Amino acid sequence: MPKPDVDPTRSLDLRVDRSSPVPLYFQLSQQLEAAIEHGGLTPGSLLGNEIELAARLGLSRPTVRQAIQSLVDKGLLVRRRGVGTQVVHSQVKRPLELSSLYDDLEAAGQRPATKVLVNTVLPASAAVAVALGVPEGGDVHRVERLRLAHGEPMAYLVNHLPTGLLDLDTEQLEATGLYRLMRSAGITLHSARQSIGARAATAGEAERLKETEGAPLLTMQRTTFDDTGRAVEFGDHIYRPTRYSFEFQLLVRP
Amino acid sequence: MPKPDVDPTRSLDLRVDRSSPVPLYFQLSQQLEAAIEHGGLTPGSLLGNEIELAARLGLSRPTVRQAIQSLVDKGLLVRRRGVGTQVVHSQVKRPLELSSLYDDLEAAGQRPATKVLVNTVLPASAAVAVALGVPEGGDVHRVERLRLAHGEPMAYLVNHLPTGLLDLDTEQLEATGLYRLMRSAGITLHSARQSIGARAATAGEAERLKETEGAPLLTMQRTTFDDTGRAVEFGDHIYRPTRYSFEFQLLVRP
DNA sequence: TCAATGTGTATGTCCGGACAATCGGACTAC
DNA sequence: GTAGTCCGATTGTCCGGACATACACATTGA
Repeated sequence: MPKPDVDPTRSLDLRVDRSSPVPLYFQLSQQLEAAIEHGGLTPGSLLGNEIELAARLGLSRPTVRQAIQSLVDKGLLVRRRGVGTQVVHSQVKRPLELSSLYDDLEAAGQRPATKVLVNTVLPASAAVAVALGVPEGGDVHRVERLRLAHGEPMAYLVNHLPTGLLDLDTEQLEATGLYRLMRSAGITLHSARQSIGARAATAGEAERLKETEGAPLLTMQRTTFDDTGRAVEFGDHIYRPTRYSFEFQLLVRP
Repeated sequence: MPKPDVDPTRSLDLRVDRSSPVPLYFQLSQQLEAAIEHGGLTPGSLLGNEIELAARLGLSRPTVRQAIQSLVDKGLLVRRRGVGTQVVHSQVKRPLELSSLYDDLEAAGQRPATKVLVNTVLPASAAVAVALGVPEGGDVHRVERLRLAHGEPMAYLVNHLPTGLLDLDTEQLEATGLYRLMRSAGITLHSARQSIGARAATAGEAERLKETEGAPLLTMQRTTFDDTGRAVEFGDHIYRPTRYSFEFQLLVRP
């Protein structure tokens, strides 16, 4: 008969620094997350009740709950009333975020390269005007980029942005991703509406992507909004499906 | 000069029923969400501070905060310290959930039809075994379905499931979606890992979907996990891109 | 043997209060 | 006029406590 489970957080050396400006609940959640990541807390193990954990750390129960809740929201923990809080059996890695292709590639160690083909300001077409919520015919930025990895074209990216939000420097666009530029310009991204589909390549697209006409392409259209609800970007992207696919993890909201 | 903004929740007739078993914070969040949905709270408007709102409803501030927080998590509200809580400028509709194709179609009013082509148990191939975390060669369910809308084929769905979780009745599979079956069998879905791509149709696929060989297809592979971390389903789906695309909204987690 | 009942334990909900951090605007000083 | 400073307003964090509720397990009963 196996020894009854002991609280695995007991052997974890959890500590909080009350002089730090970092919120206590955040300190705790980070340590718990690190422990889960590094195997200190094994999948399926029970965390031991909140009251005792709070007492041991010298925290209040609401603070401990806030820490745990943030990890539940991330999908790392599961709470069961009357039972306890358990570590989810791994598999959870990247709970779908608003990823830029650039970051995705970089994270995959691919050292992405970007070639800006067009960077101009022109009157908004009807479709662009609707997507961005600007008057038709008004000025908008248009950026066309070819993204490469290992010298091979991976995607062709067309983006439209309202003017006045940020200045689109071609050099910067080639050095980093569009989202990073927007973030560093003080724009707080909030949400995006995406549509992913597929279609056959036109002759022009085929040439740019080194594909053949009629070859299947992966398409993505996206409108991104900041936290005031303004549309800050409208993208129309095509990807070579042999080189790229959308991978993500998503959580069932309880 | 416009009249200074008054708290728009004042004109909202918010009430909570303390005799109801529904949590107070949930009652409040539902009413606020309904008000946002129906225009009672217009985008961009400030909500008025939490303290006063709590006082007016006879609730404590933590309870009101919990209600507001849940809407912030949904992307409907934005909080700014020192400023207040505002309604996001709409556009937010469906914050990407683990959607079944069946539910998607039904929500779109398409009355989906399902034709079960294969419903059997067979030894797991290597790929299926890895995805489901079961021994290779062990028994697994295999289900192949053709999904139609308006009589036209839309998708070809191949799914593998571990045995012993639920009994897959062909009739039920044709009457509803797989996810609904799993849920009603007491399985609590937790997360899923998805991969969306594109490729050309093979001859066999083309025939089943009324496409031509080489036509672009949208593909999705998905492994779904329950809250104990078990893989409960592995799906390999192909969609006709002229009939279906993946549409979803996603939030930037703060 | 199996179903109904009780019991302990853990999370879920809720309260009332306190202080800190930050934002925006008004005011002041140069 | 411009920059810096102060101040009110609002959310962010944290506390300590209380009771409700649901689950797992043991006990009891048919």
